[in-house]
Amino acid sequence: MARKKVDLAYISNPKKRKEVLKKRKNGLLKKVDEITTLCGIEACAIIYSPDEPEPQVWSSDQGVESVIFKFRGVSELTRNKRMFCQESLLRKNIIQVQGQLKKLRNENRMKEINLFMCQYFVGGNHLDKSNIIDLNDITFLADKKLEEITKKIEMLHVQEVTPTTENEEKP
Amino acid sequence: MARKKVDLAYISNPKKRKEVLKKRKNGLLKKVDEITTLCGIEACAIIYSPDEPEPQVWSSDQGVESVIFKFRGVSELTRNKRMFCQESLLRKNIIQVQGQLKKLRNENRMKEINLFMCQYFVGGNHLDKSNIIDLNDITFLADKKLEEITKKIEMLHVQEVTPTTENEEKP
DNA sequence: AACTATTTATAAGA
DNA sequence: TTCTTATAAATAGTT
Repeated sequence: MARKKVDLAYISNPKKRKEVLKKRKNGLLKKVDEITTLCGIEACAIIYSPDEPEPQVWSSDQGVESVIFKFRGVSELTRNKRMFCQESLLRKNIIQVQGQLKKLRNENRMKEINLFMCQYFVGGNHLDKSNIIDLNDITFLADKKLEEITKKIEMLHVQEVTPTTENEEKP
Repeated sequence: MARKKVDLAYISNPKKRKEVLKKRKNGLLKKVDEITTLCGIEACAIIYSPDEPEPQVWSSDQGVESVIFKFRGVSELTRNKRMFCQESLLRKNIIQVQGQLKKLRNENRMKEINLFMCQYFVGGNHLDKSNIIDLNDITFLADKKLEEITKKIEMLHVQEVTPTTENEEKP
């Protein structure tokens, strides 16, 4: 959750995945510890790491822990299919909306830069230091604008070389 | 963990404690959800709230859950509760993201209008008919700008009428 | 493993 | 209660 917004999906790179697991496991256990201390409740977290032979447990209740170890092999086969369907639907929805969000953020950024440049020209070409626009972004936009201008010039040039005489009426 | 460094001790105020539990429980379950998704592992968290008759569980593994519930003498019907828990988390997520989306759309709109006005001044004050900006929006922004300007004038006026003589040293 | 730039979580306050 | 905001804490990518 830093340097980049976390992409909430399975991390395919094994090394990275392991790293993230290690970090987040620590964070999670710390949070469990905190909630039990602050609120005076019983809580526990169980994490089945692929590399560890046994699940890692943090629990304020020793009893729960031992029970989990004893019955680890037991699995409940019954699934509520309707629930599952609904869940996957919801997940899909989230992904979609987050996609929109990402796109919109980008658009927003571009508008911001555009506005910044515009204000630069209006305001007598002085850069406001308080503005947090990234110069790389400006360069990107400037390049794009330049491209547009070049294209327009080319088009005008072509029109000049081959004027549309076929549309003129003969006197 | 904000506005003040958290004091890692039992919160004696019951109202506050309950509030913190509610907030942190949500955070914890979210973290469990994230770690299972990101790392493709099984994990679970169990919280025994004092007010709830049954422990609240989030688990990616039905097996673990059923073991715990059996041990605690809780009926199998609670399974639905877990599902509900997970589902409501997802729903909450969607609502949140859609809220962000709405806010961003609005910001985006404002930037667009701002940019439009800016370009209007740069481009020799002629309105480009191809632009699809709603005139009502422009009016709205213009009004807001005018308000700002009026305020600034007022402030300047006040400063002029009552100069800060109290800070001047007597000769 | 230690470091930071950022994101996320959350304690207060409205 | 929910929303906002300022700040603390977690953590993704880097070294």
